[in-house]
Amino acid sequence: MPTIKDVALLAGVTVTTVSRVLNNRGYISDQTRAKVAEAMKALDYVPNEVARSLHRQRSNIIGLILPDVSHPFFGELAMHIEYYAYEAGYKILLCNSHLDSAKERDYIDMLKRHKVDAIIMGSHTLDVSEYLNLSMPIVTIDRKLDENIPSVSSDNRQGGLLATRRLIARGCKKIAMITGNLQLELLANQRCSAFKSEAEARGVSYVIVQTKLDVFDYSQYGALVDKLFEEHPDIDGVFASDVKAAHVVHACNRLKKAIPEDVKVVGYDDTQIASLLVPRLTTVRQPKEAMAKLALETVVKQIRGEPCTIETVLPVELIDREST
Amino acid sequence: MPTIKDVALLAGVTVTTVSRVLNNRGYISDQTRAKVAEAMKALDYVPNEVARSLHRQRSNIIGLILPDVSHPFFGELAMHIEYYAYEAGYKILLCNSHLDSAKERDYIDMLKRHKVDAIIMGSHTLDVSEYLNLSMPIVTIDRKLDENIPSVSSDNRQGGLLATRRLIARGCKKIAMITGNLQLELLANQRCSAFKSEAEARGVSYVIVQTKLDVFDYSQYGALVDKLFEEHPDIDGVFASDVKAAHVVHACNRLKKAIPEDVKVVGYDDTQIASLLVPRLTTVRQPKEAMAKLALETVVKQIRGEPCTIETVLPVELIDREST
DNA sequence: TTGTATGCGTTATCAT
DNA sequence: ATGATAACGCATACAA
Repeated sequence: MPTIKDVALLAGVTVTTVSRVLNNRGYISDQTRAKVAEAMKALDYVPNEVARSLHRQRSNIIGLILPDVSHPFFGELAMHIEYYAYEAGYKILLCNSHLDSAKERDYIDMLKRHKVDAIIMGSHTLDVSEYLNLSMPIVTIDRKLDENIPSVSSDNRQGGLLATRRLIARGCKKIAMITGNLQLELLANQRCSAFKSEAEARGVSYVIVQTKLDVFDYSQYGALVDKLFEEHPDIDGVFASDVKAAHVVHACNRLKKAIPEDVKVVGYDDTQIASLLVPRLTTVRQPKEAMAKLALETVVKQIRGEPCTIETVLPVELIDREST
Repeated sequence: MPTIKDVALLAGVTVTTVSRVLNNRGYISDQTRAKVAEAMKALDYVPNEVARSLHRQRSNIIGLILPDVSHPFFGELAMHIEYYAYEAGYKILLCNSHLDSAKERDYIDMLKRHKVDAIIMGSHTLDVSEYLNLSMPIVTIDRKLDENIPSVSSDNRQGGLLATRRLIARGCKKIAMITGNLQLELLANQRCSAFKSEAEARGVSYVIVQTKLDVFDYSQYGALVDKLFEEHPDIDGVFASDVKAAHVVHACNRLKKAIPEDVKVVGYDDTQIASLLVPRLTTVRQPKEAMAKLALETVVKQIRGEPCTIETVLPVELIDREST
């Protein structure tokens, strides 16, 4: 691979001059510029970003830690984050934590060694102190770890409220919510408390079931839903995030419960799957693209030393479809 | 951030010694080793991988170019690739080409500048020559660009055959296939030719429709399927990859066609969505995890200068569910 | 307008 | 068993 030296040699100038035309800095005669450009082309020269990173003390790489890109919500989020990163001149180093704390710690360590310019966290399984010691630009998505760590999320409370109200408005008498494990202390827990308080306020009986901790697989969902309907056959409304809601739809089909006649279902996220199910899922839309954009802006501002919003909460919207 | 120098200073040794204990190379007394370890801990030292990369001339980073991680198939693939990369000590730089050739070229260029050790290509929109000039370990997934570029794929021909036979075996008289654009020259095209030749061999009438070129969005699918059924209301069997098949299921629902009674549907990929649809989708399973593992092995062997298989074709399996 | 010299953090070669 | 020094490829302060 040709280096800046080879280019300099061929163009009959020094590396300094080559570097100048490369970065378009300082004065250079058009003639030299042309000579250098020619040499670069002739050698098929590409600047070495590793060397640049070492010198500049920044890599233009952002680490993205997620539970799992193959989950529809995180996949869509990752896609948008990568898009805006690319626009801003950053690259994305992808890490799937699978909610495994050892792996997450390992990844954070790896990202530090690689001198990434910032970390976007869509997963957290460690103690808050470990994130505070990072001394690196960071933003969390859908979780608030600490007053000093910027976060971006959708309005989970409002989302929970919208969903619950919709179920009740449609005449549900006994509603259930299936939620991720509440110990994970996600902002998503606010959906749950909104669900609970709204149900109580309206005098509607309710059930809340949590998925297992430390696990991020879909195999458990089916059994979970079956068990729910077995123990509470009179449930006529369910609120759960899209993938889980899909399992509910599926279980209802197995149990010969018609949707929305017998059971009404409201999802959360508005992932692709919500509009592909039959019936299509009424769901609370998280503004994934906007969240991605803002998460990126938040870390980029930090990288540049500019002040950034410490907490960004985006509005959600109830998308009306056929499952209610 | 403390460097190896700071550690050396604190431990009262030279950087050479620190480097030695860091890499566990050469002779070092237990005493010095302990002193150095202590200093590293005290300073919370982390080695700078950028500097290491520059020296070693390798980054331990692999570039992954995909059309879009938010597509279920590529999302699952990415998840597995990242998993095996992590196991082998590599990190993944994520690139979504969105089937945009300018962007893809840009990404390849970027990956070269960043000195990634290899590229895994799940997308290709450029001329073969551009990939040949890469002079870098590479593997393609689901496409065969050239005799000299290693590829990993599932047995698309066999998959197409299995799907078509299943439709015919279930009594379909007029079958349709919805395929990605054939101009993209994917190995997936083999599904299509298998479909065609099998239908012809069995004397079953058939229709083939392609999605648009240059586009990788799902919005077109709905209209495409509607048009298909409008022009051919007598179609009683459809073969298409999972996401498209989901749109077929959805359209059938709108058109009051029962599945599998009126129309039978066979998918391809066996993504998560296949088992979440109602009815669950009969589909041809691509061994995504094995493909990921082998793709990674293929580039790692190249990185190590070992010989690697130039073409890997993995068997597929028809997963029997309720849509046929 | 262009060149010289130094440093970014690490490893490797050669001494001692 | 440990140290001095050059080199990886690039960018910048300072000279000329």
